[in-house]
Amino acid sequence: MGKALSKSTKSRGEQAYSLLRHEIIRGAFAPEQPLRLAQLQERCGVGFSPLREALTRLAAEGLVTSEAMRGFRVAPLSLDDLRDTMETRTFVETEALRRSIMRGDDDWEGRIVSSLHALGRQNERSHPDDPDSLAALEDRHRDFHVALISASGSRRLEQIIDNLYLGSVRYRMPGLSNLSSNPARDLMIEHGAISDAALGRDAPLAVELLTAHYCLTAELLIQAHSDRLGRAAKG
Amino acid sequence: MGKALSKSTKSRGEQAYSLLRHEIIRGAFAPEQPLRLAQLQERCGVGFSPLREALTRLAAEGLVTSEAMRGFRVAPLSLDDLRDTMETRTFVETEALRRSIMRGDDDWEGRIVSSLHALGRQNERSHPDDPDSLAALEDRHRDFHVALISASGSRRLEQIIDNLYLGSVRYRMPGLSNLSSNPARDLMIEHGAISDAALGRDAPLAVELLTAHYCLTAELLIQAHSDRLGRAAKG
DNA sequence: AATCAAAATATTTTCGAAAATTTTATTTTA
DNA sequence: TAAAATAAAATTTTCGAAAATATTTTGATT
Repeated sequence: MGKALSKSTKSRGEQAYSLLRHEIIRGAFAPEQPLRLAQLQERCGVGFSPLREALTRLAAEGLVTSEAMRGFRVAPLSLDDLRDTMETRTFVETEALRRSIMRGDDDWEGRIVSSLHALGRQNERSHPDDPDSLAALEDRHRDFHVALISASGSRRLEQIIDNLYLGSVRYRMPGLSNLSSNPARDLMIEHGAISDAALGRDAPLAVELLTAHYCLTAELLIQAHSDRLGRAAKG
Repeated sequence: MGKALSKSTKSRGEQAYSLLRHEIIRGAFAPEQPLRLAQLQERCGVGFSPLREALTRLAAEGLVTSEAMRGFRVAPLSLDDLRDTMETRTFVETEALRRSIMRGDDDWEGRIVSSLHALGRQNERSHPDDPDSLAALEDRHRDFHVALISASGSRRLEQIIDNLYLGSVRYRMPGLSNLSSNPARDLMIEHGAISDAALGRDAPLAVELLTAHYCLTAELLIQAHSDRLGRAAKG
């Protein structure tokens, strides 16, 4: 059974897509920076066609922009977009949370408990100086929020939430204010409280806590981002 | 000034994208039908690369599905998806309508009045036997609903609404029950009432009317689609 | 006949050269 | 010198042949 390993063979196009997606999220490219095919070809080790496919897909997802005959660029970041994205996220996720609390079964509760546990463990393990551990923490954080709304019963809401998360994640990656390192904030307590309210089927409380959680995150991100803009303008 | 015409030069890839998008929406292909590159190449008159880009983009938008090494298919239709899409649409659009009623200025009112007028005119002109006129009516209908929520101030909500519309439009195109030909329904009256409530800044009423409008549409579409499924199972 | 392996066919996917277009550099003109 | 015109370079976009992978057909074996 030699070749059994290569079961889930990612095509070259998908490899390029995953790689570029990661790099953009990690802030390896500056916003609005042109993405030249020749450079990316070298970086990704694939030809033009799969590269363009990957970029087309990223453009449809909002991570890059494209202009006919002028190629692709990294999508811009802006305070307006940040605010809009976080507001919309709150609006949609609270609805999905309400529905999940109505409809969630034992499996849903299990997903919440286990993802919260995994988040806690990674939180102990993570160190502000280790980018890999912070990326892992970000993933566990994401998993928890996905689990919370995973019983909404609406594929559409899930897709929308997925895309809004993608729209927001870039704003905290660029080594910006490490959100978890804010002294006035204990993220594990916030998450624990949301989890308790959800498992206790207290929808109004859960929604209120989740809203507060996102509002606080939004404020910190907005603060960090305008600081950044201020520095860029001066320095 | 000879070559001034070719200002907005659509690349071949975009041409293919527009064409396929239209054809899929019009129901020219059956749901889940495989989209073979060779056939499409002939139909669209473009090579592999731009075709694959177009299909990749359509996949990201949800109009087609793609499986690695097995190509692309027309996205499936289902009762569940129809219900989910219409519910989510109502949820998101009513919020965008509320915000527009709060923030709308004279331009917003102008867009509503003029798009409602254009919708009425096209409605007089349209005939159930003329597919082109029905397509035009569908476009005016869409324009009106876009105008209604065009002052929400949220780019994200607009994008979501755009995509949800795309997800729903296929369900009424396939010569299915012509929605406007339902005797118990006067669409122009429904639209007029929504417009009046919005312009009168009566948010609760406008939201209620818009919700009723979409619920009725959803019921008729669900009815038509399950009839269709029933016929397909028997015949 | 049913099952499996192997060859043959069909299809997707990738590559890199060629064509089309934009951008930059250079020259010309007023 | 500034603006316009032209040439050169850089870049995107497209094409079609070649490679990789899936599917069907054929033939051998039990």
